[in-house]
Amino acid sequence: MKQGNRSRCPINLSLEIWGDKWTLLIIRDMMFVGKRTYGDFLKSEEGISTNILADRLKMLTEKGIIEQSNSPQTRSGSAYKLTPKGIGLLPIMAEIYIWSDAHLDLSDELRDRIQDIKDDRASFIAAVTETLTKDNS
Amino acid sequence: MKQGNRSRCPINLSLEIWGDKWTLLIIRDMMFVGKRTYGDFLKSEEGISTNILADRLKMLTEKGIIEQSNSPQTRSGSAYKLTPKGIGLLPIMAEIYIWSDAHLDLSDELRDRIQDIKDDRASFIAAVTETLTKDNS
DNA sequence: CTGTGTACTTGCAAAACGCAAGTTCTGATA
DNA sequence: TATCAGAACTTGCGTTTTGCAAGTACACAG
Repeated sequence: MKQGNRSRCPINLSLEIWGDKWTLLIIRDMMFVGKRTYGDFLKSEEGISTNILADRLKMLTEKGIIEQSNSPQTRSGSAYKLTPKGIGLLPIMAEIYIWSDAHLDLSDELRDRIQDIKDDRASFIAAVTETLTKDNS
Repeated sequence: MKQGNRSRCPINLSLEIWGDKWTLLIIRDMMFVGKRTYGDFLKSEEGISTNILADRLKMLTEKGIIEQSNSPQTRSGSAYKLTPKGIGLLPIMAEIYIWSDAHLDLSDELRDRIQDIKDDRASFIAAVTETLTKDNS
């Protein structure tokens, strides 16, 4: 009753969750920019529109990638946080950075920061994971 | 004159290339299933439609991810292959497999195969890279 | 010179997206 | 306690992208 999948391939199943132009940007903002609220995401550089954002937040919640953090009886100031499943996307993100560094035209400043990831990917992942895990408000 | 990007963020720039539901499936087929021709891709389990496939092959060629392999004066049997930029996506693919293994509901058979990747990711990447690099027809 | 296979193109309906404008709470202020 | 601003969505609607079916173009086999 819950099988709307095009196939059971892991790549496909993953793409059915975050294979679009916006979802990973929301996750990026949560991971690296510390954004947590609807309004935060709306202010992102790429300019996501309101209905798409609401749709993705709902979908990501249903898929268990994010959750509402502070048991929101109130709607105002409701904040989201990544679940372990969401935090688990960090290695993928790191590899995207590394690939971009090698094959896309990035600024020197960005290259410097990605160099740190390349130098010690494991501790980069550990460090970010910790900051994401500890603030469980 | 060539700046249609929503931002210069590496994640965003990457998503503008392969951030959709089909592109990474084509790349998956080239990497792991040995598919090379239009007809091959069309037969994939997920059932990509002809116009989308043609569009993506063209886009991936323009972006330098794939190229026509055997200098096709002829159109019949024209085959595609991954460029180094395309092969470079392998670590991302590997991480997607690993994330799927941890957080999605996969078959035991798939888990076994992903275990090999987890056990020695570097040599998995090296092995696949070699098979992709050597057949330069 | 006629079929057959491969590689696309085209047309059209359906879904997703992008933008602007509402709506609904909630907490602060008068 | 009435009002008002802010945050978090929802709704409508025109545009773009997808999905599906059908058609076209070109090489090669016989």
